[in-house]
This record gives sequence, C-alpha cells and structure tokens, in this order.
Amino acid sequence: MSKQGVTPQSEDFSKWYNEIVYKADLAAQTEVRGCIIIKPYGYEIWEGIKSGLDRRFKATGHQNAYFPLFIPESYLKREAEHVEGFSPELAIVTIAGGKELEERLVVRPTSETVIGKAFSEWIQSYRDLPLLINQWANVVRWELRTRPFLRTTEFLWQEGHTAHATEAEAEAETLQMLDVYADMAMNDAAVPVIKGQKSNIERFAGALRTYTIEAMMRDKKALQSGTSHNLGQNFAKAFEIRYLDPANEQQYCWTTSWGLSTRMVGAVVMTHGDDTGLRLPPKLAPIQVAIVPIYKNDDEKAAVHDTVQRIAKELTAADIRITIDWRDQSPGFKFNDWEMRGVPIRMEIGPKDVEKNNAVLARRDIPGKEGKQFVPQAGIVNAVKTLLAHIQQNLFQQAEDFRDGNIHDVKNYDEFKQVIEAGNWARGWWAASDADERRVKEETGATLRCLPFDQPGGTGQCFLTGATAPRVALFAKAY
RNA sequence: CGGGGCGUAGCGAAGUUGGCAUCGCGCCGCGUUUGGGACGCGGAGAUCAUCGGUUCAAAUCCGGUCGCCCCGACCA
Repeated sequence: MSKQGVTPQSEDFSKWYNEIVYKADLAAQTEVRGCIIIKPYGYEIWEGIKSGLDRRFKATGHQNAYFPLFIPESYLKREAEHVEGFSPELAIVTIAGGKELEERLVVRPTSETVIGKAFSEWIQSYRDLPLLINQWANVVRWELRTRPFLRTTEFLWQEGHTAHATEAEAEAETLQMLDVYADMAMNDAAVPVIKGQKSNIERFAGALRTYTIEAMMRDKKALQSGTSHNLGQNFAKAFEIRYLDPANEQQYCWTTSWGLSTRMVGAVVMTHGDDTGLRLPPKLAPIQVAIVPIYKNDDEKAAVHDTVQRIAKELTAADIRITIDWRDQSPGFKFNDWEMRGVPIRMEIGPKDVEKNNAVLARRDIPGKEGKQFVPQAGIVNAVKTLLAHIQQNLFQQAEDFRDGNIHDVKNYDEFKQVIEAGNWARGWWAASDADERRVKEETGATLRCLPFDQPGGTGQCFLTGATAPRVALFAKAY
C-alpha cells in the first residue's frame, strides 16, 4: 500500500478522511454497498471505546444481555411513530429455509421493540424496577449514502434499555447515561462534546425527549456522537410493560434507551487527524509507543538490541502498549508510517543513546524537532506515562480551542446565514416553530444540533422571529 | 433516490483512428544502504467491474446490470 502522503484536509476533507481510513489500515471496502470490514487496527480503537463504556455501564448498575437480530415485523408496527421513522431504511427477510415466511422478519435497526416485548414479560412488580440492561450488537439501516464509520449500512453499537417506576427516575437515567457518554468522549477519546436536547424535529422516533452529545470535526461540521432517549410511556403502552405498585395498582413503566456506535471511531479520526495522518488519543491508541531502533549495520543492531528489549519490557510491565519496529526499512520510512497511524509517542534508540543511556521521545501532537526530546533511560517509564498524559490533554485542548473558536453568537437571521455560510456553528436565542426550523434547514443547510444544557440564563430575542426566547440553540451543518 | 464523474496488477494511473495489455508505488530474491519517506540488478503478479451485442479481431464501439466517488433530498 502506498504510504506516500495524504490529500491535505484543506484541499478536500472528504478525500482526506477516506484516504486516512484506508491508509492507516482502519477499514477496508467490501462488495456489499455501505458495508465495511473493520480491520484490526480500527477494531482496536472500537474496543477501547467499548471497554471504556462497558466499565462505566457496569459502574452505574447495568447488566449486559443479548437480544435477537431478527424482529417480527408486527413488533415494529406497535409503536406508530417508531415504525414510521424507521420503515424507509429497513432490511426485511422474506424468505428463509427456502420458503416464504409467514411473518416477515426485520433485521433490527434498533431493539426497542424486541426488548420492550421481553421487558413486558420480565416486569411484574415495582420490586423488579428499575431494570437496567445493555446490549452490544450490530444493527442494520439501509442508508442511501454511506461513509466508513460515519454511516454504514451495518454498524456496531451498544444500546441501553431501561425501565423505571416514575418519569423522574427515567429522566434521571437518561441524563446520567448522556453524562457517561460525554465522560467517555472527553476523557478517553479527547473529543470535546456539547450536551444538549434535540428539537422535536430531530427527536428519536417514538421518544418523549432525546438528548445528544455533539462534536465538531476539523472541517467544522457537527457529528452527533451519542444519543440518550427518554421514551416516556410510549413503548410501555405499545408493549404492555406494566408493574404492580405498592398500592396493588397496575402502572405503566417509564423506559429509556441510549446508544453509541462505531461512528465514534470516525469522530476520533475527524477530531484529531492532521495532514500527516491519524492522531490517536493515548487512552484509545492500540499502540501508545512505537520503538524504532536505529542502526547502520549488524554490529550496531546487536548493540542496540538489548537496550531496546529491556526498555520494551519495562514499558510493557507498566501496561503501556508498545511495538518494536524491526522491519527492514529506513528509519525515515518508519517515522512517517507511525505518524500516519497516529501513534502518540515514537521512541528512537540508537547507538548514541545506548552509549549515553538516553532515548529519544517524539510526540505525535507536536510535529518535527519541537516535539522531540532526549530522556534518560532511568525512569523512562514515568517519562512516557507523563508524556502520554500530556498528549491526551493537549489533543483535547486543541480540539476544544478549535471548536470554541468556530462557534459564533448570532442576533439575527442575516448574521446566522453569514456564520453558516462560512462553515461555522451558530448559537442564538431561539423561540421559533418546527416549521421555522425546517425552513432554516432548507434555506441554509444547517440543522438545530441541540438546545445546549449550558445556557446563558435569562431570556433574549429569537434570532429568527424576534420573539422573546427562553434559551439559545446551536445550529450547524452536520454529518 | 435524482444530477455529475469513474471502474485496467495490492494501490495510483496511461492506453490515440478497434490489432502483443503499459508505467509508478508496493510485493518476492540478492547486494549496497539506514538518526526524517534509500539505491542497483533480477523476478512474481491482470478473466481490463460484470453480463450480453457489433466485429476476422474489443480495455477501446453499443446496451443492460453491479459497485465506488462528488453534489443534493433522508439518517446513529
């Protein structure tokens, strides 16, 4: 595979993204439209996201389970808004075992319906609540336009599903899980996100309220990176999810669902990547340190060998993920290769370093000489750990500064159009109707990303209608 | 799903009026190299997306199908 450079982001961001995905070996294309192979290096990033989330799910009392891929078509039809939202993108099995099926089976686009059915059987009494379940699964949505990780026909995700006795509890759960997503995004993926509520138009099909974390990519487009829904009693009523309360009265449960997908891998790529390739946050990087031994001949190679092995062992013992690059290539080639793959730290160990008991550490987040430093071999584990933490922090800071510098407050529709036209995000007081929101989308291409939790307070004048508005909204062009 | 572009070796491309399938990178072997993308010599690798048609002869001309990319409408 050619490693010789990549199209600059400024020239063609889409092209840059595609090239990076394939050149950094994250994914491969397949014969089936919109379906990608997630290659080991890409899958390891997903595994990092996954384990970070799974740990947090367990810590908040959730258990994993697995529900079937196939859903009887009739289930989907029980919740009117839900089926309407999803029917255009369903894949449906009509023939199986060589026979036409009596009831068609939908390949799950999400599992509210099957899980709702199960919950209705599992829940009898208020003592069974809350019921806190998560599943790791693949889902299928027949998308018209696909992009690796960002929107694929089949994708991997987790979907949490919970049932509660009261609306307040369900709401608390919905918000808690949004916090879990934001925490993982910011602390593990170093992706700064804005928490907020979706508008009616952008709300999940069948939900009462939908909350979202929104991230800004380096082309300044918004990426919805995780969503959490308070489903109210809609699914409880459709699937008879009821419990007997302490007063011996039947009550409908309040349910929630929340999901985060392999799209997050795309978010990591597009939040941190630069013109030399990927830049991975240390916490998610499959390889945190790439050790490149430097030698001119076999004698030097032998001389360097022991030092490299010893340091590698120390790093591994400290749970630092490393690789040693003994490939028969020039050092320059290797430097570029690991930069393309986004490895946070490159360590060079050559004859001079062996002699002086040094090693060279080069940071991926600071290009060239600036990011290089000599460190003594004694205490190298701590030096690496500290540097990894700094890189994690710096990637987040860079992304946050970039994002904040590209969000602009607008007072009227003209300002709004200018900001959107320039590709930026617009924030303004908002009190307009659903119809107005659709019109804005039609006229400018920007969608209401969310009503941020973080509000200025008080009231202001709606930038579109001039009416008194209780809160600001965030608009942007989105993926 | 509309409009536009494109499918030739693993990747990127050339292929004129139809006539031996080319080039660069990568891959394999040998030798020289190696602290920012090394070089020489020798090799392997292609039903030219696919199906059909025209023709003595098709990568090339005609038609269908599939897939990919870009721009729009729909979506985690």
